[in-house]
Formats: sequence, C-alpha cells, structure tokens
Amino acid sequence: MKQTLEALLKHAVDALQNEGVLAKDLSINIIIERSRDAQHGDFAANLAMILAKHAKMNPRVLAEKLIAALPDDNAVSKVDIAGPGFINFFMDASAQFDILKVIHEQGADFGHSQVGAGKKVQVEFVSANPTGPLHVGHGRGAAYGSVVADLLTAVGYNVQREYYVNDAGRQMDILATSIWLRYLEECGEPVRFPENGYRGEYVRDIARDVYRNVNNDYRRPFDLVLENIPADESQGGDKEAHIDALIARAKVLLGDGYADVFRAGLTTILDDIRDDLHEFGVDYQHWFSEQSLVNDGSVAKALAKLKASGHLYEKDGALWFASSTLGDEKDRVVKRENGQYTYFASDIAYHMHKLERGFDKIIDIWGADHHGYIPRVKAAIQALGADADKLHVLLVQFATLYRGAEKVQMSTRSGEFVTLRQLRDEVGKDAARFFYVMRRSEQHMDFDLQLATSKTSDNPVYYVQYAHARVCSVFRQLVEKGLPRDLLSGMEFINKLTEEHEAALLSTLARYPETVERAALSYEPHQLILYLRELANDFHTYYNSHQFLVDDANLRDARLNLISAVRQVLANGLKLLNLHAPESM
RNA sequence: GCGCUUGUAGCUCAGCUGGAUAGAGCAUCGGCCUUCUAAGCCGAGGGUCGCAGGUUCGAGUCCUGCCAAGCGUGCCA
Repeated sequence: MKQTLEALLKHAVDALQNEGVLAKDLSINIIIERSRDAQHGDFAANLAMILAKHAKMNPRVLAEKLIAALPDDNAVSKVDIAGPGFINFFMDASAQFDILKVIHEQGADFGHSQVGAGKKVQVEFVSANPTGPLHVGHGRGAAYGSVVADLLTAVGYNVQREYYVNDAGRQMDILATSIWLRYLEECGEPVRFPENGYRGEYVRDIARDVYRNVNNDYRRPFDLVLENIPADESQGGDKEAHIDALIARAKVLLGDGYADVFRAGLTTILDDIRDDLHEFGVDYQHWFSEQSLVNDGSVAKALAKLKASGHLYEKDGALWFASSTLGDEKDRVVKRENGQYTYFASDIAYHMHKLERGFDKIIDIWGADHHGYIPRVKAAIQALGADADKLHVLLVQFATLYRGAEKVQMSTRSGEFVTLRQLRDEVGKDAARFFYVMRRSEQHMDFDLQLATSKTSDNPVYYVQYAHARVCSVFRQLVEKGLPRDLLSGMEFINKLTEEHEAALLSTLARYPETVERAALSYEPHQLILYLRELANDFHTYYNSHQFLVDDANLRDARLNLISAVRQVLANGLKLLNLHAPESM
C-alpha cells in the first residue's frame, strides 16, 4: 500500500516538475510513513515540508498543489493537509480488508520477502572457546545471532550460519594440561593444581573418561612433572609462566598422548556445546576450525598476501601488520618473537577465507568487549584488497542476571558461572530466547530469572503465546458448539468488520511484513518482539470487548477470518523467533 | 589520556533513522469473571529525554563541548 502511495506522489511530483513549479533536477526521496494517530489518517507524507524550501513556497500551499496533481485511486478515500504541511492519506475501508485474503493465501509465508534477492550472507556467532560449557553471556549472542540469521533468511538472503572453533590457541593447551593434571589425580598422584588452570567440574569428568580409556598409560610421577617448573603465583612466582611451563612439560612427557588428551577435551566440550545450542534452537551449517587454517597453510598464505602488498614489516624480532595506515590505532603483531602466530594472524586468515567463499555480506557477532578489535579486522580486509564494508560487526552486550532484586554473581575463572544449560533448565528455552532478544543487542540488559519464570501477566513471553492459544481456543469452542464456519462467506461479508478494534487489528496485521523487513535489515530482532506484543495486545483488547461466536453467521465468519489471520501472524512471528506457538495453555 | 558504547517515568526498556500531544511493561492506586481461557481487559497518577549550546519550518533523534557509567587501549584470546 505504501508503494501505491509513493507511486501516486511520484506522479504528482513529475507533473509539478513539468509545470515548472518544482525544479527538474531536484533529487526527491519520497517517504511514506504510517500515521501514529488515527486522526491523521492511515499514512502520511512529509514531502511538502521537505520541498518547501527548494520551491520557495509555503509547505501547506505546496501540499495543496501536490494533492491537486495526485491521480485518482480507488484505494484512497480522502487526502488531507494537516499541521505544518503533512499530507495525510485515508485509505478506503475495503482496501484494508485485502490483507486478510493475503494472509490467508500466503499462510506461513506471509511476511517473507525477496529483498535479499538470494545474496549470500554469512552469520558467524557464539564462537566461544571450546574450553568449557557455554555460560549465560554466550546465550544472548546465540539467541541474537540465530534470530538475525532467521530474519535474513525470511527476507530472501541465502544465509549460512557458522561457528568459529578456536581450537588452536594457548587456552586449549591450558585446558588439555588441566585435564591431564586432573587425570593424574585420578591415578593417585599428589597434584598441586595450577592457579591458572581450568577448575570446573567438567574438567574432572573428562579426566575420568581419559582414565577409563587408558588407565595408567599417561601417568607420570608428579615430582617429575614439576621438576624445574617456575613457581605458581601463590608460591611467589608468575602464574602465566607456571602454566606455560606445565604445558611444555606435558607435551614432552606425554609425547603422542598429549594430542589424545587434547582431542578428548576438544571433542567432549564441542559436542556439549553443539548439543546445548541445538536444544536452545540454534543450529549451524558449518563449524569452522581455527586449527585447519594453520594446518592447510592459510595463515601463511594470508600473511604472504599482506607481505606482497607491502603491509608487513619486521621489528624487534616480530612480524607486524601496518594496520595503523588503514584506520587502526596502532600496528599489530601477527607473528611473535618466539615464531608463533598470534590469534589475530589466524583471524586475518579466517576473514580471507570468508572473502574467498564469495559472501556478499559477512556478519560477525561479537561480545561488546571486543569492539576495539573491529578496526584491525577491517584494516586486514582492506589490506587483502577487499571492501571493508562487506564486514558487519554486530556487538552484543552481556546480560546481568538477577533473581528478583538480587544480582547473581559470576566469575568464569573460578568456575562459578551460570551455564546456558542451567538457565534453560530454570526458565525454559522459550523464555530465555525471548528475554535475550527483547532488548536492543547493544543495550546492557538485566535478565530477571524470577520474571522469566513467572506464569503471570508480568511475563511478556506468555502474553504473546497466550494470544495465540486464545484464538485456537475460540476455534475449539466453535466445534464444541457445533457451529459451522464458512471461510468464503466470511470474506464476502468482511465489510461487517466495522468496529474500531477490528480496524486497529487490520492495520497492525498489515504492518507485519514491513516489520520483519526492518528488523532483518537493521539486525534488530527486538522490533519483531515489540510488534508481537502490540499485535497480542490488540487481540486481547478485541477479545475482551467483543464476542466472536455471535448468532449472525456472516459476522461470525468475518470475525473468525480476522482472528484466524491474527493467529497466523502470531504463529509466523513466533516461528521466526523459534518459539512455540501453543494451541492451549 | 585516547577510542567505542550507553544515559528517556520509581524500575526494565521502546521510540519506525529529523515529524504532529515522547510510548509500553512492571511497580502504585481504582474498576471488570453467570458470557469464546482473568496467563486477559479498562482507567488514573507518574517526564527539565544527563547538562549547555548549535543546525532548521520542526531535535529524544544530527553537530560541538562538558558530566556520568561500562568496555577497550597486550608479542592474551
């Protein structure tokens, strides 16, 4: 309907340009928006106010000329000038009813579109180090990323979801070493566990698995393990040096066994993460291994490419990327003095790999604490000869957990954190997803566990789901009362829907496709949640003030068609968010 | 110090990219179940949009400067 009005206005502008009222070379962006207030009609255009200056004319006068030049259209019943020069459009009531037919015909596809035109987009999200179970901080990224991906799919993009597995870094070595030390404890060795090791209970679980598989094969006397190892922090030393030495020692003492322990940790934890996310309604097309970039020479290749284009130099025995010439604050090391690549080096290779895979758009979803990392990655993409605007980094703030008014304390290091699994157990998948995505992703968020589990009207998840269940309930009542339903007759007598509440619902329903599109293109799932709450509210209000199963069969059929459309749109929206649309509650 | 993000009702947050009288939920107060599910609805109170300038027909939204909070500023990931 917006497009129709835009076309009409365009026509009027052309006419005025031909008459010489408006300059021909004017670049005009016609914006039609929905009126917030029903008094202002259904749609409004601010065109006259924007053009007033160029035309050297009072906006209201110009609006009058525009309206005079407007072609007739059946869908428009009245056009007004209001306020400083708004052009308000009142749409014909019969045109408003068309949306019900559209919803009925398109069903589950209603709201989908092709604005993405099949362009290839990659959405990479969560990508937490596989050094332990996901915690609630990752949950928000998971919920947000998956909905962004689903929204983009709904508007016609060809979306690939990817998880980048950081299986190559030092953190993984710390994990493997932690597992081995817990294993030695299992064997009965008097282990002093390093302060920088991973202390979570899951490390012991993996260690026990290893023990079950190899018995004492990897057992070494702890005295030997500790020989000449620099002291840990509480012993007056440096905890980083201590753990690094332990890692090196583990590799020496275990030989091939080290890789075995390492793999046990990686696969166990990755399987757990995969399973966890799956149950949270998050699935990926690809799990991309960082180690594979090192193994297949991609990192070396990426650096060679940077070197060839003159973006690398050596200093202090290390290899540097001159990112400061491309907008970064300072240059960054890609290969350390000790010959090892930095994390950033594999990230350059990773993004080169993404570029080579031919995505039109690359979306990285990161925790907001990584925001300082954006300029260097963009610099890398540019240095690789690609367009840095292809990369869109979306930031997700952490959520602070509350139980009522009480803040839930968390600390990853000590192992005392709330896992995503615990959250799902406590509040359920639907409430968790809904709450995570309810707020703008860059906004700090307070997640109240008590509210999310409350089965009262306080809880917005139930509010929306209840609206869906209520429609279903009406149809059950219809059957119980033995009343017939005639869909076609309902469409035929659709103009019996003359109540204010019905008009409001029709207009809200019509807004769904543009809401989905806006939410998708601006990566803002909360727009969809907001919409669903509005639609649910419109419905509940309607429900409370009018009976649907009335004696007048024609009116009844018309109303059933309306609420059936409401149910369809609620279901479509809930599905996009990967939430259940319950038939009863 | 510099950079990024945030600042809107008592609390948690929206505000459609510059539009008309700044909205919603919770909380508070007052109403509505003999009727399709009260997990619902209706009503009331509650605001210097952090502060000060600027841009223009028009600013919560844009620009500048302050103030406050969070994060970043590693040859960590």
